[in-house]
Amino acid sequence: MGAPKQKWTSEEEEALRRGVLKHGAGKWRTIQKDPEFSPVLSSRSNIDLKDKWRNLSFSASGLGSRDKQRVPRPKAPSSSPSPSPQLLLLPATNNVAEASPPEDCEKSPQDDKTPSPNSMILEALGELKEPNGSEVTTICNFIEIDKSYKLTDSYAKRALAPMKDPSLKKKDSAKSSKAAKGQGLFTAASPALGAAEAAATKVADAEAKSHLANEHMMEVERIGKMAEETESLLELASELYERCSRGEVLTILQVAHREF
DNA sequence: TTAGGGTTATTC
DNA sequence: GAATAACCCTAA
Repeated sequence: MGAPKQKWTSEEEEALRRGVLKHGAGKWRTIQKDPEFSPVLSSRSNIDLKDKWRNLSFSASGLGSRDKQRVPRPKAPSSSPSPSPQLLLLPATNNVAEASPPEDCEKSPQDDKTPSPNSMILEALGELKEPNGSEVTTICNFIEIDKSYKLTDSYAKRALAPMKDPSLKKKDSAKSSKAAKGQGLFTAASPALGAAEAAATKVADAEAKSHLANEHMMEVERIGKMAEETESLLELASELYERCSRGEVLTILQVAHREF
């Protein structure tokens, strides 16, 4: 090969990631021709995008070179149907991990294990880089496309249930496009900017978690009060039962004021 | 047009 | 020399 290797720049990688998020993995030609990414990816072919995405996926999964995973491709066309390309995708690299200490999912000694939902959500937040947090639909979309995990219908319905805005109930593709357009505002121009964005995302996420924890504490207190009231009612009922069983006659007023 | 295997260059 | 990245080839 005469031409020297053309290394991928961070801008190109970022454009590829956003392109995959917007159009989905496998739509390499669409990504390459997308006006949003074509200026950056003009020197790359759709094949290049595919190869780079494959490299990113394998390196991020901790599996090293794809050569170690190679499986003989069945030659017979009547062999078992090939799995969906999406199912073969592996998690992409994490910008948050590059800019900040690893999350709990990466503390696991075995990287090939399924990451926890929390870690996937955190990764999605980090990747999406939306300063005020991200919509549930956007996060779900990210996890389904970029992380190649499928959310169950029940979970997806639960996640979408609180959203009353009909504009948020469009098809996945529309949501994906919307999410990607939002990300277009934040191009990772430099590592410092990327780190700042990741830090801002972390802060927003921490605040959201703090708020959630506070709500949980209030719920615990409320349940505690209910338990106390229930206990006192039980005592009252027991006392009433005893006195009635002894033949005493009690008025409602007495019961209300417990003046037996 | 894409997926997947193969080949070669680069880096350590 | 091994690991990785970029590029090439081919079947579907």
